[in-house]
Amino acid sequence: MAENKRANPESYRTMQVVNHIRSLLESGALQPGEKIPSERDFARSLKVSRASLRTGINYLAAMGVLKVRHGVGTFVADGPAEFDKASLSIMGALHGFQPWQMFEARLILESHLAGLAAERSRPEHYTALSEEVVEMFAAIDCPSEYLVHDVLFHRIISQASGNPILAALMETVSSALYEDRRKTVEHSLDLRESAEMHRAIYRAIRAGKASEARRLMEQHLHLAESSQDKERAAAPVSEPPPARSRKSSSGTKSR
Amino acid sequence: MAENKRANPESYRTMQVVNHIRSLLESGALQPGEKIPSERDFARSLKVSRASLRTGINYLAAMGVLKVRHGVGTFVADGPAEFDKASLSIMGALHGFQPWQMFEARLILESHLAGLAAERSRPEHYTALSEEVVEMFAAIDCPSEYLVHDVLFHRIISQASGNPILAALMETVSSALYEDRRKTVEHSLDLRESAEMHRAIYRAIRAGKASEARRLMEQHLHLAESSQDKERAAAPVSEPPPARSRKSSSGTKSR
DNA sequence: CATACTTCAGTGGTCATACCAGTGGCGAAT
DNA sequence: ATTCGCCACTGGTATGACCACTGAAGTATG
Repeated sequence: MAENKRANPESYRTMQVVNHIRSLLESGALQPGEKIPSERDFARSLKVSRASLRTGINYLAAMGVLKVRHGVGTFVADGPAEFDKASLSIMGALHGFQPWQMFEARLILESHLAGLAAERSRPEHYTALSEEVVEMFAAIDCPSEYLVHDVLFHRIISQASGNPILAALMETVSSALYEDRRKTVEHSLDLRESAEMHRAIYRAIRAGKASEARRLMEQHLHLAESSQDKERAAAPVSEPPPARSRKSSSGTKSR
Repeated sequence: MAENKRANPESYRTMQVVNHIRSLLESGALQPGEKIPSERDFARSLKVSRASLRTGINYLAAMGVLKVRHGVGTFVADGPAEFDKASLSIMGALHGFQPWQMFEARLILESHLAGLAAERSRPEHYTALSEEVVEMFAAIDCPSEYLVHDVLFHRIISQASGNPILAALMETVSSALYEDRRKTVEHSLDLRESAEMHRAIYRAIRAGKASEARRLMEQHLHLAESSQDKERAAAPVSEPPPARSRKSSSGTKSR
């Protein structure tokens, strides 16, 4: 039983703080967006030092449950569920995640997300989705702007899927992938074709064709992967060989 | 650019610590399982206070990159990639994740994991897998022990899938689900049937039949979900109202 | 000699306090 | 009425002392 002892379940004090806040969350005493007491007050009321209180808060902040704003206060996260974006990235540095593995994960998550969206999305989602498609076509000559709407499009699908857990997982993988993408030059791949695919996906979702939406999304991502691979091959900005001094070839940031 | 500022990207000092350790990881200067300098020394060498150093360490520990052992030292995680198990659980308390959403996420992840395992698993995995199946049949009268091997079986599949990212995500969802399960009575559902299904999945994987493995896994999980739902309905041992039906749990558990 | 117990150095955990650093509002100067 | 700046409040960092846990060296005991 409880073979716990895992990573860092927090020592007494920290755990005490985490559990307290957690119970406040579960009992509804603390609502999303709400501000928690100031560290000094809270620490006094919990009978722990401010340092320990902070350890607990940081722990919860690290996993996106709390949001700390210097000079203002600490608040309960309010937006959609979201894990720490950096986690997968840092973890990748440790375990040597390969790009194809991230793509594979994303492919699975996102295709199902699209399928679910086709079954559950509501009018409000259709509107938002179509709007992003329009914006994509409009920004077809501006890669950076196009990317914004691209990301938004996928994010809306996540919401429309009705499963915040899958959406959060996808977001985690996706952002890690995005970070990796920024290292390569702003891809100027065929945006028109990409936009067309997004439109097709949108239509499938709107028509409630789950399997088709899933298939199209898979197709779309496979294409995105191959084109990014191509760029990676053309501009080997990776860091596989030796860990030579940081030759930040940060030049061309375009725009 | 970088409209970041989000959650808790760490303030200067903490970020400094995190980035430093991260670079050590990426450059390979720090290997998994290795011990990092003591807080006092490390803090001095980084020119930051021990408090700040600790904030950074805790941050990394919170996401499973570091493992802190009181009285011993802090080490780089060495096992398979693994996110903080508690995160999804606590997040569920905040965003009100529903059990069916967790099942849905698990279903998608695990079925694909099985499919991938069928394509990539190697002999060593076959052995481990079959062994767990045997153990399951042996523990068919002991739910608690059965569960151990059940979990192990699924975990081996995750490894065999060859995608540590998906495995880690699955583990996160799964453990949250497991925690939820512990609240209900040890399910005494039809273990024999369950064991049979595991064997079938094992065979499909060994035979390299990806789609079949995926299908069987889906079937298995659907069944697991429905039976757990049944228990949940039969024994509302949740914690909202008076948890009655409790066999001689004499007295109030006030504390 | 072998074993069990004690001691102790080292590491992370907690605490208290003082001070640094953003925020935002209240109030005085214009 | 508008603007500017002070200031109280909130989180962030720095110290330094002390507590709690571990593991191994050292000592007493059979």
